[in-house]
Amino acid sequence: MTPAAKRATSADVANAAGVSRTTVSFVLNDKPGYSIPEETRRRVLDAAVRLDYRPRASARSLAAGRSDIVLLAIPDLPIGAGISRFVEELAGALAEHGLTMVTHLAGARGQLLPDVCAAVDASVVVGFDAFDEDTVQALYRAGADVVLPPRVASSPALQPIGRLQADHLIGRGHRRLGYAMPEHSNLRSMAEDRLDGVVGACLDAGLERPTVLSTSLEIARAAQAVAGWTERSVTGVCAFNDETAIAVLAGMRAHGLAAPGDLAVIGADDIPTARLTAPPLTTVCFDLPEVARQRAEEIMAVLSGRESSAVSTLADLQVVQRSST
Amino acid sequence: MTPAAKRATSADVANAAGVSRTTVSFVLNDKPGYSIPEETRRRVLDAAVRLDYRPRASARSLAAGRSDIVLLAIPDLPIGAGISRFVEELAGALAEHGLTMVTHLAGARGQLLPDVCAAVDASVVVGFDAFDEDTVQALYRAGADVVLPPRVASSPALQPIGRLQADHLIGRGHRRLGYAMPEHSNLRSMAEDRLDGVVGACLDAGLERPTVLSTSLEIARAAQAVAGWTERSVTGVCAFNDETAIAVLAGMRAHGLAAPGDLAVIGADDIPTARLTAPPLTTVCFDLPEVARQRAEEIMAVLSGRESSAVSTLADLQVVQRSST
DNA sequence: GTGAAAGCGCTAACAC
DNA sequence: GTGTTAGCGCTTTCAC
Repeated sequence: MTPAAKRATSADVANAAGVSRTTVSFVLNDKPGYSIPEETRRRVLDAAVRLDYRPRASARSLAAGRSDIVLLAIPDLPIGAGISRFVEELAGALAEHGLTMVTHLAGARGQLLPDVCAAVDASVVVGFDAFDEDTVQALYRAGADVVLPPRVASSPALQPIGRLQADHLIGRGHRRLGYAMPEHSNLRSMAEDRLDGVVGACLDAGLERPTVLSTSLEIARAAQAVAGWTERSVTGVCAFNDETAIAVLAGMRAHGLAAPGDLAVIGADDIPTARLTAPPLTTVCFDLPEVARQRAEEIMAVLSGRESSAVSTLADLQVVQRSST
Repeated sequence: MTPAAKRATSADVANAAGVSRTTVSFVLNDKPGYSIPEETRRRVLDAAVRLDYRPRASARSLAAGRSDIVLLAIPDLPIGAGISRFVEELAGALAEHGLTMVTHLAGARGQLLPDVCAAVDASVVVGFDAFDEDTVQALYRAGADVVLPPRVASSPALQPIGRLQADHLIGRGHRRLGYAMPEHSNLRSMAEDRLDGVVGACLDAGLERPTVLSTSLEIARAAQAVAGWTERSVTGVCAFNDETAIAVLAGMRAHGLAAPGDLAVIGADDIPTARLTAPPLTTVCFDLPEVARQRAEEIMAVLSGRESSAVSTLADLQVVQRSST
């Protein structure tokens, strides 16, 4: 492997272009208010390219007082692959604004978020899930300029998913609904948010609250839940997400029940394998990339002082109907 | 939100502890060769804690010439959630060595890896998939000290998975095997590696090479592949991974065939929903966290000059048998 | 319009 | 053992 060749510095560029470092800095940063002659500008740009110059991030942020690093904190959740679309999109959108996003997956063994934040010198920390107040404080002390409170995967933001699931079932004649809650504790708050939407839809339709039962991704466990629902004459269940829905389907199979006749099931997130179940899983999907774009806008808004005006919402939320009835 | 409070600097700690910045630096970095009196040491540590002092990463790496950031580059693959276990574990293992790992997901819209590397001032870049030579060069120019060539998800490293799949099927009497290849082009090289293992096992057992057929995660597409295998009297198929295996199962269902009687299927990776199919999917699993730990050791080895001695291997590779026969 | 000079916070020789 | 002193590479105020 090639050892690192000597890296060009701002001074090298200045020399090569026959100007001072100041000028280089101005040109490369498009410093407003300093109209630099096209001629000089070109020379600098040229030299920079020729020398493959890249400002050293540490020097830059040390001098400027802030970096252009955005740290995305992903909590320790069994999240599906869909999330990666979101991550990529968010990174892309931020990149267009000159920000670099990197991700940190929380894990039992890993460092605490504030430590990571400090280590990478992030000036923005974006959370997926809600940060508790202590964490927020710690992040600010760790050097973050802005910490984005939960929006995407939290609180009211997720309710529309549950509401849409329930409305779909209600619209197809179901009067007693169930809700399949994941057992995994880290998924709890997200699930409760989605559940709130289901509850809201039920109440609005004059129905009882849904029968909430937990399940893991074990057939036996799911079968128990299914038994619970059928006992209470539930005819349709909204599952927290597609994986949970697949577990419910498996639980039904264990009882010799078939969807949607014996019990209708609707998932959420539209994971790739949702279409491979028997019967294919009806689910709710939304435009994650679009959510990411909105999110990026929020970040830019906060960064540039304007208060986060637009609150992001789930874009293109809709039911993907796969099995009849 | 609380605006960033003034952050304590090394000088503040020095004042509070009544020593000089040098001493602070030595104490905090456990500089070897400078036995500092326990007394002084304590004072410094105390002051640091009291002031919630954290060295500013940019200043530190600017002065030291290198950061302690490790950038993990994840290629644009539809990777499952299992990967997150690996990522967390790797981050954890590196953290124990004082390194901070962050992740970058390659994406069409995102920045190029070398740009990200430069932006976060990473001194180590770890790849998942193979980096081509140009990228490696670019990474070095972007400031990386070490770029770790592929090991985990590439080349011979993955063959044992395919071999184990095939051996399992062969051991149960199957004489004509099939291989379910994913259509997704980014998965190609990984799949070919696993396939090599299957081919090897077949040849070693004196069997013909497996019938390789591609499929997507669409039932119709999978059904085609299934037809192809049955036509050629294949009785057992090794799938690239569990998702592909699930697709094969769905394709079989479309033909009214049942596993494992009509066609035995074995997946790989042991994703959570593997146990929820009908019948439950037999698959191959391995200890990803352990692989991550080995990987971390390699990184540390390279960083400390010793040449990467141990080549990581798949740990605890084994078949998880779920359906009979 | 461009350059000189003063730091940003930290590390690491080098003296004391 | 501990403090003094240079920088690391860049931004940015302030003269020219």
